[in-house]
Parts: sequence; structure tokens; C-alpha cells
Amino acid sequence: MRLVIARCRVDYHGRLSAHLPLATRLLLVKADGSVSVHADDRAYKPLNWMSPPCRLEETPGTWTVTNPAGERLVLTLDEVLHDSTHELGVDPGLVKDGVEAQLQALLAERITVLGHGWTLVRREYPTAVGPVDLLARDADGRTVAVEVKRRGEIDGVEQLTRYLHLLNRDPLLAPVRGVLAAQVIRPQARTLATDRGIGCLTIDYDDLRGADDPTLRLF
Amino acid sequence: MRLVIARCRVDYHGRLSAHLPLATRLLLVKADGSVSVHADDRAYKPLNWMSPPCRLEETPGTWTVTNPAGERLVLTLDEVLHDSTHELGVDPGLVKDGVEAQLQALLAERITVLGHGWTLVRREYPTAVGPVDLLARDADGRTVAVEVKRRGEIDGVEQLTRYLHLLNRDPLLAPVRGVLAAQVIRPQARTLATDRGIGCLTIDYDDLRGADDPTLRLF
DNA sequence: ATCTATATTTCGAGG
DNA sequence: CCTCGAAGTATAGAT
Repeated sequence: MRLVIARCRVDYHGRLSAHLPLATRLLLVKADGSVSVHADDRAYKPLNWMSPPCRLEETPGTWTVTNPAGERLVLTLDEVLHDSTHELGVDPGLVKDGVEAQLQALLAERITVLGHGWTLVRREYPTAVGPVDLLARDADGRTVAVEVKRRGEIDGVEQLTRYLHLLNRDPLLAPVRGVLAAQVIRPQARTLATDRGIGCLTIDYDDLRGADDPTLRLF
Repeated sequence: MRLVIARCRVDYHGRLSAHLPLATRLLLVKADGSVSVHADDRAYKPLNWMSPPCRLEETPGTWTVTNPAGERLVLTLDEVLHDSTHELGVDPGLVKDGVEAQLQALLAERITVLGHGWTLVRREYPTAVGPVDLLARDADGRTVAVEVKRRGEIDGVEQLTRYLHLLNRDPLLAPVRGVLAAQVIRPQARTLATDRGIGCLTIDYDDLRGADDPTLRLF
């Protein structure tokens, strides 16, 4: 990993065109070949960058980064204030916990959170337009398709609508109703869902994790 | 901006939980208060980070970054290999060109690219479910709703379908047909669009920019 | 390889 | 401040 602090100008031509006037910035060259240009703000997002695979050609005062797609990042260096290189080795990588997959798993285990007497048919119930997150039956034995999201937005409602369309053609399942379960549900998504007869349920990850799993209960 | 190369472990608890085992990484502390942890790959994306506003508390061997939402990033430093600080100043920022807004503006100016004799009714035509990118009339005076995207995907077709639904309830506009205009249109999006009677038009940004604007022509 | 869905998405505009 | 849509989205998984 190479760290350069330099006064530079930057030009990018590729999927769009962009230009950065002269200023002092961090140029970060990683072992994967990527180059990114950072200002002292915007959190971790660089002002400009080139993702691998790409090639860095360096001449005094000019770095030219190109990729096979013909995109081009040109850095004009006026003054180099720092230049150091460091061996980092391969990173063992990140372990994550708490994303949608876990939300779905928890809901599958605690399906009665969605309604008293509900039972799980299966997770990732396959359809021609993709898998339904959870397929369940309510206390009256009616089929319910559940779409699980971390954030419920219009896309989720559209997705569920497509599933319901297909599922309702299956006489063994029909009539199937839908529920959107998410940690937050945007007003427009809620409106659209309601308009289409789709239920909305906001779920709290910690509550859910804390909730009793009835299948684990002794009596 | 502070650059630290260190052998470290990282723990994050917030919107999710994540852990990074001991390895050598770049710790990037920006003037905006943000802290990010980079490995030597994954292009510009850090392994872990905390966005501003947040506070960094530093004791020998441990950095604790917290934010008002109660999220917490803890870095345990085994060995510091480099530590330097640099004054960068405020960045003048990025000038972009070629994104969807410009595509829409260009199409609005050169609406006949969509069809001979077409005229623009207006850009960002408002509906209850959001603005239609372009509303136009074809050579026969029939209304056309145009959805402009850089990439045409299923979402764009769904969005346009919602607009058409609403627009077709308006007797002053109905019947309204739809066109999806994008630089690339995914096969599945094209299929869905065609199935719904929505037209597809792939546009080339450079061609479009180069095309004559008939309103600017002298004769 | 293409397509689908997620993301600690981030970022910016508009009400 | 919230809400919403775009992003050079990137990335991972499935087909």
C-alpha cells in the first residue's frame, strides 16, 4: 500500500467525466492496483478513484490510471509532500452479523411474531421470478408470503407483488396474501403496500432476538 | 488527515456487529472526524469505518470511536508501523458531467431523437407517485411518458408502469403510452417492458450530445 | 456470464 | 429534518 500526499489536479473520463481543481489530497494506491483520491472529508468515500483491474503509469508529475474498459484517470501532481509504501499482507477479512439474512432466519424461527398461530411452510420458497423470503400459513391455514427487508421501500412492495401474482396462480396455495416485514418501512412503501392489500410489519432486531422461540420452549 | 499503519484488531457494534482479527492495516483519520480501516484490497471500500459525526478516544493500544447513535468502533493496536499527520485544507470539490440529470436534459432538448415530430410537454411532470422524467406528445398528438435511466433495469419498468397507471386515469392525457430510454437496457427489463407495451430506446450519450438540436437550427 | 438482491450502502435534492 | 431517488453505485450469490 502506497500513501502519497500531494497537491494535484485530477481528471476522469469514463462512465462520466469529472474534474478536480488543484488542491492537496491523499492518493492511495493499494496492492490490488486500485487508486483512490481522498480529500480530508466525505468520510471514507474518495473524490475519485479507479477500481481494479487497472494499470498505473507514472511519469514525473503525471499519473495515468487506465482500465480495460477504456476509462482513464489522470492525476497531475504539482508537489509531493509525502510518499511512503507499506507491506500489509492479505487480510483475513470481516465477520458480519445482523444483516438481512439473520433477520430472515430469526423471523423463520419466531414466525408467530407475525401472527398468532402462524406456521412456516419454508424459507426461500422458489418461484419463477425468484425466491419468496418466507412462505407461511396463518392460524386459519391461509397462505401468506412474507418479504423480509432491513428497510421497507417501494422496491420491496413491487417484488412482493410479483411473487403474489405468481403464487396466486397456484390453486394449491391461492389465495395468497402478502406481508412486508422490515425494521423501518418508508411511508411511500407503506402506502403502496396498503393500496395493494399487503400488510406491513415493523420489526425490532433486538426484540426479535430476545423473543422466545416457541420451538425451543419446553412447555 | 492522519495516516496510521498498524497491526490491529477491530470490533464494530452498531447497525450490525462485525469483527476483524489481527492484521496490518491502514487507519485513516480525516479532519471531518471519520475513521476508516483499510486493507490492501477491496478498492476504495474500507473494511470498517465510522462516519461523522463521531468521537475518537485514544489510549495507548486502544482507539475507541463512538457516535451519538451509540455505535462503537474499537481498534486494538498491537504495533504501530507508521503515524503521520498532514494538513490538506478544504477541497474545492468535484465537477461531474454525464449523469442521469444531463441525459434527461439532453433528451428534453432533442426530444425528436425519440420519434419524428415529437414535442415535449414538460420535464419532471408531477404525479402522485413521483415525477415522470419526460412527458411528450408524438406526431399524432398522443401522450407519451418517458422514463430516463442510465441503465434500464426492471425497477425502471416498474416505476414507469406506476406512472402510466396514474396518467391513464387522467382523461386529458389518456391514452398514455410509455418509453424507457437508457444507455443500456438489460434483457429482462426489455422483456418486461415489451410485455407491458412499453417501448425501449437505447441512447448513446456522445451521439445525443452531438445530435442537432432542432430548436437551435436556423433553417 | 448474466441477473438478482443487498448495503453499516453514501450522497444529494427537495419538501 | 425527513424522505426519496441516483450512484462511475460495489458486491456477493444464484442460475
